[in-house]
Amino acid sequence: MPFTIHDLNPPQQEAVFTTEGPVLILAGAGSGKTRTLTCRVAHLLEQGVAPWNILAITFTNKAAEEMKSRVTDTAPEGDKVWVATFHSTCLRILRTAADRLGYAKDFTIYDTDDSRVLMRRIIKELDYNPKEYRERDVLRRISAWKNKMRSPDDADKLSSGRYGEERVVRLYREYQRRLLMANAMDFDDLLLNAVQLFEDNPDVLEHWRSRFRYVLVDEYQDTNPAQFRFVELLAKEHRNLCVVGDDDQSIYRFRGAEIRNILNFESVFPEAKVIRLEQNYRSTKTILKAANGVIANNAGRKEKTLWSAMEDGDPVVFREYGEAREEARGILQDIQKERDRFDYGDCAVLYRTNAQSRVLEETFVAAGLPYRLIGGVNFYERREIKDCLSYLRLIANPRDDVSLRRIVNVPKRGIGDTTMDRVAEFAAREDFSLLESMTMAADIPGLTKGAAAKLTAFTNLLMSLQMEALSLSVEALIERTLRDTGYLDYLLEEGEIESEARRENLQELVNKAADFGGEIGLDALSQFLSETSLVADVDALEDDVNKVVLMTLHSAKGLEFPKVYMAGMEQQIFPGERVLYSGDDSDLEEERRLCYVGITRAMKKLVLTAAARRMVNGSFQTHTVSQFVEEIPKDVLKHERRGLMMSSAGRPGREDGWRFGASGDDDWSSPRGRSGWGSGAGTSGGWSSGTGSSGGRSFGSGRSSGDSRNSDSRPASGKQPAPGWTDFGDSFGFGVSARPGRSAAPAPEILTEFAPGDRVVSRRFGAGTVEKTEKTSKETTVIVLFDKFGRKVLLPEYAALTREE
DNA sequence: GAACCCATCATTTTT
DNA sequence: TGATGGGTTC
Repeated sequence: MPFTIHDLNPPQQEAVFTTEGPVLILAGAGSGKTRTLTCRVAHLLEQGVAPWNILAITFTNKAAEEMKSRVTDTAPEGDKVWVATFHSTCLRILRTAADRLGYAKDFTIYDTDDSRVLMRRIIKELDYNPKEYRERDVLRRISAWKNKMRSPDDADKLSSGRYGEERVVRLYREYQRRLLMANAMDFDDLLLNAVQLFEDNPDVLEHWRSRFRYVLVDEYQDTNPAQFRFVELLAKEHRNLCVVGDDDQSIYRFRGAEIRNILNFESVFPEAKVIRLEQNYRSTKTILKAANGVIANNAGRKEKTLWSAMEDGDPVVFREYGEAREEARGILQDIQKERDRFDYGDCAVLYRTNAQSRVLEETFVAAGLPYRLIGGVNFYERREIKDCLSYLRLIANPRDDVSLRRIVNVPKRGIGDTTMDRVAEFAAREDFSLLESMTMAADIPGLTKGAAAKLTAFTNLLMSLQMEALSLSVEALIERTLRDTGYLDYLLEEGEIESEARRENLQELVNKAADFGGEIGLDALSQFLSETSLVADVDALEDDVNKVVLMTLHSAKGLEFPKVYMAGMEQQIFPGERVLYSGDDSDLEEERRLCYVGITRAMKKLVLTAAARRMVNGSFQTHTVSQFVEEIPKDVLKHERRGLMMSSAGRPGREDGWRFGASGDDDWSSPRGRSGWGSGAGTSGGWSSGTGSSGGRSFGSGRSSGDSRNSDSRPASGKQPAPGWTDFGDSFGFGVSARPGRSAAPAPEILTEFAPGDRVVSRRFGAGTVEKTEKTSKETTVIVLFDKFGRKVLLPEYAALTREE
């Protein structure tokens, strides 16, 4: 036996042996999914299925590589199985028959950046207001349409009649037209066009259908309608379709994934066998209990109960900090403290947004803690790499206008915007590509002789490179290009350090081309370009380095770590602000699934952290504790350092929510941090535990003890007191501590300081609840959700808010 | 045509 | 806070 079936539990075995007909495997987190899939493929091969009859589709290159190597290790001929991402599968199919769709075989793939550039041009040329039609938003709409397989015509027909929709459809149409003209496809097009190819060409479909007699799809919960259609087309007849997924781990709805694909699988394939993998081999019982407690709050799930035979293990820890910097320091110290139990490489710090990594990084750098940051700028997104690839792309596909525009004046050749606008006009009128037009520089109206000469020099340069490309390996071509275009010299003009780094990156690109295997000519070039455009991160996670990993919750999917920190567990951070205010429950549910994914990454120990204040988009915000923390069963949660933040459950109407410091003080630049809540020492003691009631929020009855501790640590910052409010206000920290209630007259006080959850009354809008305060260097705003008037952003100086009676 | 300055604006991400 | 893009100035 090439694999040991005895290592599999009964449902896993069933998943392996049910080779014929549709199968839906609901694989909970850590349930041995990859192993099961690998065995399944190995079993198919053992049954005599030819390797080329098997197609296994994944979402990421990483997953594809992992599966490929495991299949190769497990089964003879495993290396001949087609294991690839959706996109590269489609690409390979399209390359064989792109001409049927009006494309040349050497079409270019536009990444998101290229798409943005193209869209910006279109918006400009159609003379739409770029403020109103931002390319990002437009492209998002277009992508959503494409994910649902809606052509511009469909979009037009189904148009909601919403303001501006017509124009977005127009942009969509123009965008597609230009892509076709440039012989380019964007990422969505790869799928869409593959589906189209199948639907319009029965012979092509038949060919691939009979080739892929067994189809597997991993991470099925992340498929969008186009992907589903693609798979359906391939499998409709033989019905040997096995999909694996977990609806609870669907976190990509925002980019078109449809959980419905997994929830409705059985209605599309009624005879489908459903297999549940519910035993978790990864996490302690305690961690699973926390995860299950959170996810239980979502409605409409495929019911399944993840269980673990592991020990109970440590409780889940939750720690609050006053400020994000302290949170980072706290995590750092905790890592160091438990170093004997969890080495650096055992730890991961997960957060909701990339921006949160900054504070962590700074803290870790200062302390010399080894860490690795995942995410951020992709190798292929770096400027010099994109520049170089643009030259290559233009060589392979002279119609690629976006690439041409990018490098036509890099390095400087005196071909500026004005000149190119003339060229573009001419090109549009005569229906030529930009490069074609440039070869006819003399015929382009409005160009000076000098400008025309520069264009000709450029086209000559390109033509000579094209000639050379025929007889050079990709590696050699890159070197020649960088030299002949003057790009290397151009880099030298920049700063030394910058230039050095960029040259190293380019060298890296050359190395990659060398790995690609010295083949000569345009086909090799075109293949190299395809591959590079479908590969995301070169710095794939190496296991052998002993460093703490920093990454977003999203990128943690599919990974596991002995010890996991989830930082920024704050309302409005996670769940994020937009989600909280979108009014759509399913948004919150997706966020909750993300939380579930995060929790289930942890094997032995899970630590959640939050900060009362943090800098968000350049201004300080105050936050309450994430509701997800409240959703974790209390008996598995150890709440350390409590008392800094208001519980998100302690919403208005409840008397138990207040802890001081729900908002910050107004002088963040002062070197505080050791005083007050900063060290934790002053605050961890003295507070009643958990949901108790001391510390009281009863207004007018005096400040809580926490107030004085906070406010006296720091002088006033000179902010203007609110009208009629000269005595107080300023000497208090702002926030809960600043409710200057006690000694004031019984007349309604005009508030200057607010904390999330405060109930307030405005003369104009009536009663409402404070959502948050936001502070920039210039002003403080308070965001209030009024009961009758909805959300308003107010300036406290003018709003004259009073406390609700 | 290119160097600056100011205003604006911010999830999540793979391909 | 920071990146980015457009507009202004030389």
